[in-house]
Amino acid sequence: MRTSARPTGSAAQRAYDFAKWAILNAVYGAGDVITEGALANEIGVSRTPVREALLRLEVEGLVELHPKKGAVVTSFTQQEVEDVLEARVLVENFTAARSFANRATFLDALVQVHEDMGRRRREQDTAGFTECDRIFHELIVDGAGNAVLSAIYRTLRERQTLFTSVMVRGRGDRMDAAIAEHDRIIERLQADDVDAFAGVVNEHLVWSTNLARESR
Amino acid sequence: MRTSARPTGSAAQRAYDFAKWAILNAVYGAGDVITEGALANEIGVSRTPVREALLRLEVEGLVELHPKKGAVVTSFTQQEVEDVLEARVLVENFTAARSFANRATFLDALVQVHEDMGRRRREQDTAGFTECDRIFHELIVDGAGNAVLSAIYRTLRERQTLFTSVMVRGRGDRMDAAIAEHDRIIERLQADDVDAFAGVVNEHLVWSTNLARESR
DNA sequence: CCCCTCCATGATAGATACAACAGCGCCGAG
DNA sequence: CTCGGCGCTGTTGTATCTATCATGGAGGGG
Repeated sequence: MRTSARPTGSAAQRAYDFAKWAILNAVYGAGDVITEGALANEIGVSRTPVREALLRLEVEGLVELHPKKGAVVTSFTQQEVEDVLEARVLVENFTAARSFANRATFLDALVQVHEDMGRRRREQDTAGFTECDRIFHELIVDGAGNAVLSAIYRTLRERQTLFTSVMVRGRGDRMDAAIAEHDRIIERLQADDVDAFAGVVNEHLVWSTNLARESR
Repeated sequence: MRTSARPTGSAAQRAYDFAKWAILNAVYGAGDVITEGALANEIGVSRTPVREALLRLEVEGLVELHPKKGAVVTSFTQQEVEDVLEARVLVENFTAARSFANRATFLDALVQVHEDMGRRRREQDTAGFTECDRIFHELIVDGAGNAVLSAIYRTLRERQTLFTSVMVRGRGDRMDAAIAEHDRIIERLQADDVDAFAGVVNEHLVWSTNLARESR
């Protein structure tokens, strides 16, 4: 009768959400093969929606589909890592410069997230801290008002989390540094100098990508 | 024995290729609904590979999947058009500046495509002309050596063809102008001035996007 | 002892069957 | 004439079944 645990949303959506969560949280590591049947059993649906989920994830670059063999979680070469980071910096620098003009629309939210981020750091809530960092950057990117670039940015950032498993866990110094840089960003945003703002954003990105390289 | 008409490639690939071709060549216009059954009959496969094809096309932004209703060919608002163009210019300007250093690896091919493009223009082969233009730009973008940005560029350009149905057909003047600009690009590429090269590329992109805006 | 072939196994690719749902028109009541 | 409910139809969403193919190991021949 299935009285309980009837999940919400379509089976395909559940399959997609679960698979993506599992990959981004390193339940499946790079190089692991995911079989449709296994995922289907895990989630409790047939293989069809699982196929759909894996297909989406392939287009997003999170898995590679090998015909007749299976889906393997993407593993990155050094070159591919550099490509993703370069693309991310390109998009974020550009959108940041654009969003400066619209800063009134998101500055309040930015400050709020920033405060939340400090709280998480004090509470040693690494996952929450990382989440706040993601939102912080997305707010700026979205501020540019270009939905296409926003979507591209999100997939790039997701791919980045694939090869930087842990950036700040147990590294209070890194968290403090990130907060300090975000401080400067907000500061420049409240001032009236777009170039200075773009400068600190770019500095933060350089710092952040160097961290990502070290955290492979 | 199936002596004839055994198509090459997987059914899913055929479905994808056909649907994409049909959309990009305006067989299905913006706003048209594509039903899985119809496409399946058209291609001669079952609905399963068709679903897969439509899913990919959705992620690429060529169709929108409405649950229980069908797939409709994406129609763009003015804002979305601007977003796509802006993103394309961003990626292409950046990759062009990068590929200047590697120009030895693709300059021969570029010249060859350029000559072919002139031939097509003389022969009034509009489709071939457009194809050459696409390859010309892709050569420069790929020259940067960033596979991620190359892939992004391709999807952006495909989306652009969706809202610029016809840019040069019957417009010999536009073809001549494009060729002249490509001439300048090759010229600057053979010289040793990256800034001048980046300059003419950007000018060409401005001209090209203005054309795209006019050709909606 | 090594390598090559064949086959058992398990996976995906594709087809088909079925269920659920949205849209639309018909029909009747007011 | 208008409005609201009801069922019909067509479409997608999901499950399941079959065929095909990749893979790895066993076994025989060189």
